[in-house]
Amino acid sequence: MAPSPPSQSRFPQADHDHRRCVAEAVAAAERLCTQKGARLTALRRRVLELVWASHAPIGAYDLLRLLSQEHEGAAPPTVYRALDFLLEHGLIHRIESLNAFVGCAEPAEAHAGQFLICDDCGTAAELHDERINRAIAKGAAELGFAIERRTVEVRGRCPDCQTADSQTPDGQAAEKPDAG
Amino acid sequence: MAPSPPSQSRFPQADHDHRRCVAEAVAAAERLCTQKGARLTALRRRVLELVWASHAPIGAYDLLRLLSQEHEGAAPPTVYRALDFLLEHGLIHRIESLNAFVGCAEPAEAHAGQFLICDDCGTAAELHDERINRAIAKGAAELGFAIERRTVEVRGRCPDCQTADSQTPDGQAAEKPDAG
DNA sequence: TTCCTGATGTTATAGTATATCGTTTTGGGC
DNA sequence: GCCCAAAACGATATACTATAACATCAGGAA
Repeated sequence: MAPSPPSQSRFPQADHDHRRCVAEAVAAAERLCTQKGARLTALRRRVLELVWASHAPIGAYDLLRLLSQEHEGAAPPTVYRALDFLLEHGLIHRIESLNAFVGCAEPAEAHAGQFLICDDCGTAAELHDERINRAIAKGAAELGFAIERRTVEVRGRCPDCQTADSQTPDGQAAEKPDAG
Repeated sequence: MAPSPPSQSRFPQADHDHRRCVAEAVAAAERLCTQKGARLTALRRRVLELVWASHAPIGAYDLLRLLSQEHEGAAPPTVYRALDFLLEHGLIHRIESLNAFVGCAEPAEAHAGQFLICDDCGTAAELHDERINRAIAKGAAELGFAIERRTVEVRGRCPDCQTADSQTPDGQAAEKPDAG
């Protein structure tokens, strides 16, 4: 697709149309679930929207707080069940090092997520880098290890936050303009 | 193997001398702390021993239960403080996907841990594979991301457990003889 | 209708981690 | 040895993350 994909395969530009970005992610999820006969209920769709509401991974209890504002009686199982469904169908990823969840940029393809996570602004960029997978595969093969799942989470600073920092002589982390 | 190193750079053999393995890890920790002027107190040393008592990552509260048997009044902060010290000095690693801790095979070198974790027997093998680091570095560089820390945790089955499985036609996970 | 299944509601509890503050220990300078 | 400051530890409380267990509801198939 020519008009930039609704993707986290790179760090999102501060000025991107995030409403559209979320809408496209949800639409893609709808299509996938229809294809697979999976039931993307109103609750599950809403949780997916909330996860996508930012490009930073969000915790289950933060989601619960948001959900509670519009959904009386929401409890931990409410959100964890929805998250389980979304994980199972590859619509979101779990970031182990943050106990948090983030929308999957390319749910159509089965894949292990690889993430670059900015410690300043919290934004996560999802990679699908075959070089990393191959390197891991080689290392595992040399020990005779049979791979089932990979977790690759790289912490550091995204380009915008590096720029912001270099522009503030005191080295303060300048808040990145709304990444969502 | 010849005089095998006190290392987890591969999966430990079931018949290795684990008492010696732990003793060497603790001795190495003593040397390092002396060098750096860090205080490896009795409590911290004991927690390190308990972490090393198995080659499988162990949770903080499991450590607490063990510690409580010999250390009256041990509480969560007791073990978390010791773990923080050990992490800070590179004597152990945290496995994010398990909320658990494992002894570091080569504490002398600063490094990010890369782990192969067997879902059957729980044993973790630590790698230091520069191919993986390079692949990650390339992927990050292409997005202009500045790396601070890497988390690489690969789940699957270790060689022993693959063998054990192929020997039990019902596919049951045959218990691997004490990996500790 | 009746039954079955999957989704959700509801309450309780398990598991992981940290905040806070008081006390003790340690190491260094005098 | 004495004193001090910093580090370590004790003790209590609490926050944060996740799941167990069972009740209820909605929708489709026989």
